[in-house]
Amino acid sequence: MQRPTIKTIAQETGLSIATVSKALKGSPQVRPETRAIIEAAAERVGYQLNMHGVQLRTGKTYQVAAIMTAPGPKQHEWEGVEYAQLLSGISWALEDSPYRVALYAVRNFEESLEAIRQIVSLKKADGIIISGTRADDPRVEIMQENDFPFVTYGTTVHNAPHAYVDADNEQMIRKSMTRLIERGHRRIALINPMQDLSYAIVRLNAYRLALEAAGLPFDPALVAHGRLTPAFGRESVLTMADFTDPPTAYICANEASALGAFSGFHERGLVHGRDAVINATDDLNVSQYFAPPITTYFLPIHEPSEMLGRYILRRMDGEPCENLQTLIMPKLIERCDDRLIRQA
Amino acid sequence: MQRPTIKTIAQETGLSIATVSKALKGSPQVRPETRAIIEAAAERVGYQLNMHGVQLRTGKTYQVAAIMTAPGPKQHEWEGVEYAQLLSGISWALEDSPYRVALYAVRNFEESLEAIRQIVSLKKADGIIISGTRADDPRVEIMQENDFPFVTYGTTVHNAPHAYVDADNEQMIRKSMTRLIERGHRRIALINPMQDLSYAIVRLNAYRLALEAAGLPFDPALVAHGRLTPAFGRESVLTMADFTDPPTAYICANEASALGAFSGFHERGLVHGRDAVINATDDLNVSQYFAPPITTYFLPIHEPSEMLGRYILRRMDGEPCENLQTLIMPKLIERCDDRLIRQA
DNA sequence: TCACATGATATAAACGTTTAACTTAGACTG
DNA sequence: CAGTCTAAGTTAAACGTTTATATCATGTGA
Repeated sequence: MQRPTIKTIAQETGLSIATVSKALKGSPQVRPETRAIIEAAAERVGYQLNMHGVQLRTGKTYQVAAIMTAPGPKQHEWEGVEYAQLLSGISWALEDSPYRVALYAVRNFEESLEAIRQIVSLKKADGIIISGTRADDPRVEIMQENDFPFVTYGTTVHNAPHAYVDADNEQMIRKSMTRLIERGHRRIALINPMQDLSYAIVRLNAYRLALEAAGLPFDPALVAHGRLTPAFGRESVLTMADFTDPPTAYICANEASALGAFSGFHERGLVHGRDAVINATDDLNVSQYFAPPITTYFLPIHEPSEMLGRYILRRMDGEPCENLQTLIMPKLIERCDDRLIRQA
Repeated sequence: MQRPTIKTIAQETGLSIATVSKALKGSPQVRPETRAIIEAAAERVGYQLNMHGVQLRTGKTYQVAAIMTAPGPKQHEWEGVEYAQLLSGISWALEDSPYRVALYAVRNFEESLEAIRQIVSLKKADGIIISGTRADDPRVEIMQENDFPFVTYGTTVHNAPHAYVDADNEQMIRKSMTRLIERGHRRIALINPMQDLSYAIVRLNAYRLALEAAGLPFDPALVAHGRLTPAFGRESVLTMADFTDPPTAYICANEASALGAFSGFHERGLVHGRDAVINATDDLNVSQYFAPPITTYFLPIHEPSEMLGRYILRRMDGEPCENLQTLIMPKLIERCDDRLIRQA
């Protein structure tokens, strides 16, 4: 038996396929009684809309492209782990819609730019979700120029307004800094993401302002920018711990780098809480299992993820992007006192 | 300007659309010179195949469904991190093909079963990739009954032969056990995945055989089955460390549970290398940053991932599944001696 | 009673491709 | 030279929808 189409239903009911089509999508042009008949027939024959027909006719793809910039195959470092959660959140948010998530895994920024060009010009999707936004992001520009619906995970600095979801990095760093300074820290290291990423800039600014507000000097040597892998966290600690005036606190941008920082502590024989402390933002619930557990800002990642999904739906529906901008403030989890207990 | 179609090229060259179509897909029915003309015209007008037309006509979707069983939104545990790498590997393998990855995030086994039923019956994809196989997996059965191409990440025990990629769990456990027993361990704990997963069974069997071969007794209390989260690793250690005759070695199925085991050590005041040691399989390069780094079997996850992608392509191409079965043997990385240094 | 509006349905074309079936000119065969 | 074959095209239909336009009762107003 062939899969039933609207034609099947038309024959079944003696109506035309046009009427069937209209009835099934709830057009007011068809009488309620007729609709009931059609719906009954559809149910009876087990009709399911064939998307290929719709896609060809309407030009809509019913696909949301999720661009995932993942480390290259030779790159064995533990990175991009949050993507699994991000993707599933998006997928769930689209669950009750006709849209599906089409995954575009790319190796680097240039490839993501190229992927977006393709998707936009060949209309391979109806909407796009990207992450890892830059201060001035050409991908955002392309999509805006083409009026293509999109949502970013992460803000931009220089681009025109657009839909986004992000953690409130400014507030996180400000509060982290205040808290550490209150606890007596004067030399605080900032383990920051890649320099060109938008949130690296936001965080650095917040860091400098916090220092200024406390009357502390800014030492560029205490700021490290890099890919947020454990290797990077480790290297940063190994370097900074050798300074004549080493930091007594490290604010790591994620748990991967925090784990690496611990590894650096271990290597140098530093004891957490005695020689220095580690804090982290963007906690995904790994750091509570560190030994010792550290103070973090916890981001329940399913929240921004599902929001990305809901926002892209609304954006594709034509909602202005001003309504689709959210900064989520992660929750402070104090697992450590973070005051140094120095031996006399 | 409208996007060019084969019709555009037909007008441009004065040939019929049938000839254009055949030429572009390399049919031998068209003369090389004609093909050249058509290809030149296609190039000139910037022609790109419209998949919607192809899909409607041929019934092929050019989608590979990747089923990702991810933890629920309320489930904050660190789990399923390997999916990001798995998905990008698959995506890369499909890069030069017309196929794309369609993501189906589901919350549990039942949902994955339902998703597969849908995909198979409504032909929402041309191939499926699943993971987390069970010993007797109904999803595999459904796909086999319907002659639907698929590849599994993980083997099955009771199902008919099918295409799969997996780590060689049997060998990993056997060698791990031999190595630990050689180093004097007599009470070895097995931190195993969920009981119904195929590889849990493979591992348990290998574990028992290794004990038997060494003339050691099997103690069911030293085997824990559960979702491979840090919480599970931690709980397992907390429980087993309180035994009157506690284990001196833990073999954790992944790094998440190994991290949790460390957390348990910290809680109970156990010192790694003195009181007990932790080993892990399925290393994703996190454990080298543990303090101390532990001995693992390292699985460069991009290998099986890309293999999954290549295999599904070949399977959809009709290749018999017997050619598409691979067990990958991860590489032992000895970061620790793992002999206990007990104080006298 | 006629002209006309209205509501409900039907007709037909279109989206871009593939492919079965047909045409035609020339080469080959006996 | 008639008949047959072949190579290289063409024609036309089909995939399953949506939607602009046409049709046609029926009801309305003068």
